[in-house]
Amino acid sequence: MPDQHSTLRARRRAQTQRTIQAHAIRLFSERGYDATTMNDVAEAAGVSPMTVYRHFPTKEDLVLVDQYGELIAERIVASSTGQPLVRRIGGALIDAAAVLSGDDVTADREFVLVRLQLMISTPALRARHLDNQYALQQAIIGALGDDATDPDAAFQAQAAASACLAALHTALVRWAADDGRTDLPRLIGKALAAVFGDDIVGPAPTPGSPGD
Amino acid sequence: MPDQHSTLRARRRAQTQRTIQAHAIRLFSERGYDATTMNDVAEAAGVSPMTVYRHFPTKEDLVLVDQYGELIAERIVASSTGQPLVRRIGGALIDAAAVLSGDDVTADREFVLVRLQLMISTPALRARHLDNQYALQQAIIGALGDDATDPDAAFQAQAAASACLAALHTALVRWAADDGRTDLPRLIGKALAAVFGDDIVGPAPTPGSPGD
DNA sequence: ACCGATCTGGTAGTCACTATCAAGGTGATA
DNA sequence: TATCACCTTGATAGTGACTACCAGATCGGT
Repeated sequence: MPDQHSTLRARRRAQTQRTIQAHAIRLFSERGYDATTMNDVAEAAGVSPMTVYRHFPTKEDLVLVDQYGELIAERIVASSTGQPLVRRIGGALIDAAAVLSGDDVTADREFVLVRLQLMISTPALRARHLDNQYALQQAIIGALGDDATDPDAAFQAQAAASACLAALHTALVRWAADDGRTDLPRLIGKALAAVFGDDIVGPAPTPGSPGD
Repeated sequence: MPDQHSTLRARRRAQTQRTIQAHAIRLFSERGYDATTMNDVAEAAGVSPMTVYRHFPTKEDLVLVDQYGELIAERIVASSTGQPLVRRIGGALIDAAAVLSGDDVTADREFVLVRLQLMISTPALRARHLDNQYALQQAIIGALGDDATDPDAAFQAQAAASACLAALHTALVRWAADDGRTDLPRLIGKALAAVFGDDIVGPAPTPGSPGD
């Protein structure tokens, strides 16, 4: 089973998937998440309820699509093992956010923002999102590689990763509250600095920005 | 409406509440959370399904009872405002855990442990628990008091609180994995030290414990 | 043109959860 | 002690998310 058929069937599948999700996000933003039923989404997208469930197993999945998990994991694997854990993880988070903030995907940025705001304001979505972050934490631990042998080092890695993701979440909430006006990578850097101290995150990524 | 009637009616209410929860936790542990229906819980507890919903609005509430939130908030309010944020929050978390680890409630400890293990292993419960921790974070921010005016200080407070709770969660997971054999307050201290450095948590709370 | 695989739709069912209404015991008052 | 208000419980019906199970329709390559 090849991964990217790029055949007509696969393209139509991706298309309906995007259509369903777009209508869902729109309805959720307009009427509210709980006030919108799966049937509403199906009807708006012009498909049957079954098709919605085929593409998105749960209602929450209509909003939560974790597309940055493996990107972050890749960055961590690529980072030099000599650095402290917090710098490796934090750097990967900032880099991944920089990819999102890249000027080529300004159309997506609005979409990500709306979804994030939905996620933060809806309890069910917020809970699932936090659990996804917890899963991401485990992926990060796996990407760090070696430390699995010593239980004490593993514990420290878990603590470091969870704290980094907590900082990320804080930055995301602030970013959403500012309607995405702030620069997300810098916001993540500030959150990391607020947690771990300015010295451990500051000196490396940005060469010259002493003011702020 | 007085808070503690201590009348027969209130006592019976608390009793049935305990009974329902005890049977629920037992069934969840035996058959699994998803494989146990609310009707099963009601039948095991000898009440009608309606009564279960009266006492526990959602199925998740049968496991998740946040009884340490206000305890932590109290400690934070009582802490001296001169200390750094991380020390105030971390100290409150350790103190609250010390209350739990007190030798007078060894019977409860097993109950807390089983619930925690259920919480960690069941996705739905884990998600709700993480969201409860997020709510606790907001309560902590409120308990810190003043910093609401300056948005930058508020952001730093959010970051610090989220990181502290992340460390707490890491400690709780480890504690549950060890079946509660480890000393929880010390475990929280180690997690906080792993995140913020040994100097910021170590010197203050325990006068003499240099080994470990 | 054929056949296998995939995508889609419909039906019926389970389960969490929410009204709404009726009946019982409990608590305080006359 | 008798009465009344209230609280707790129970039963019924309904909504909505989600999951089988089955039947067409369409696309893929041979």
